[in-house]
Amino acid sequence: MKLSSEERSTRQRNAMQDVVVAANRPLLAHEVLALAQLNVPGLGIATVYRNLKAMVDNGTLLQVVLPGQNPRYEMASHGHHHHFHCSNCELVFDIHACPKNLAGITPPGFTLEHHDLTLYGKCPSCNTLDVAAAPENTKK
Amino acid sequence: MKLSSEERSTRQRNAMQDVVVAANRPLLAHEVLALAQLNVPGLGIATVYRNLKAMVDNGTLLQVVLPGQNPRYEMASHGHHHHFHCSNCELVFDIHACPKNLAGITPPGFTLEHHDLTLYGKCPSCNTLDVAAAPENTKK
DNA sequence: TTGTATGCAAAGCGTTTGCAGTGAT
DNA sequence: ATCACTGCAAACGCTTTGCATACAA
Repeated sequence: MKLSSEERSTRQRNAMQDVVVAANRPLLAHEVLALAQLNVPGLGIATVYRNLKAMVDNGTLLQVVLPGQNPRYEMASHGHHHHFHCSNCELVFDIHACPKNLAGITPPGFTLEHHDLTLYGKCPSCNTLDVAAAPENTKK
Repeated sequence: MKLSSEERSTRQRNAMQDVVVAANRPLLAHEVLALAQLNVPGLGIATVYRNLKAMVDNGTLLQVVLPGQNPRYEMASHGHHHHFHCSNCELVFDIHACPKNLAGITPPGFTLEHHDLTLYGKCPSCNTLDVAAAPENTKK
């Protein structure tokens, strides 16, 4: 295990950082690749994975994992928050709120350190489309 | 997409079901394989995956996914619950409690359908070992 | 007898790694 | 001039799929 030697500033690394900062949602590895390639055409997928891992290790990025899906990455500086996964369009949204009573549901003997919460449902856009697409069933 | 034709009762399927029912924690695919092979030696991994998927599809099993780990499977009949992941021994425990104010943290325009919550920390065993392993630091 | 279920092996997919060349310091 | 970083391609681990056979109905 290496004790964090110096890290160099490269075009690929900067492009990746820019992409993740610009996104307001967690990105998949191949999304980071595609977006960063707009600035660095020759960028390879291996470099993306290596840098994503490095950025997670040094605390720059957080890995966001949803069941049955590939990991996504977002800025750790977004602070503690949770995610809303739209069951229709599959997009993932940040939720800057947090349930307060988690210590209360932690069983005796367990020590709570942190937690993940993911909400599932329809996002505003898909709720609207839903209504528009099924006019005679509007009342559900 | 097939509309659930009849499903046959086979030795392999029954063995898998028994294993998952007997376990009091979510099992990895290879754990299901190993345990079910005790009763059905010739059981193949492909059959395990096919049946796990079928059982998830027909609602018998739930897939439990933790970040950076392979999916686990458990009986859906355990009812709605959450998981506690010990950061020391890596075991996953069921928590039969649930935060109540989730609708409250759902942003306007979003429709909440369901949710996943995972708590992380130390389980009772690891808390105890922790203390035992560091006697001069018992007061934390 | 019919068609689902199975086992094997091969294919798929996302991710990681070895290696020689590139480039930041 | 170093040595970390990069791109390519091969390797990897987990999961899925094609196919011929086995077996529940």
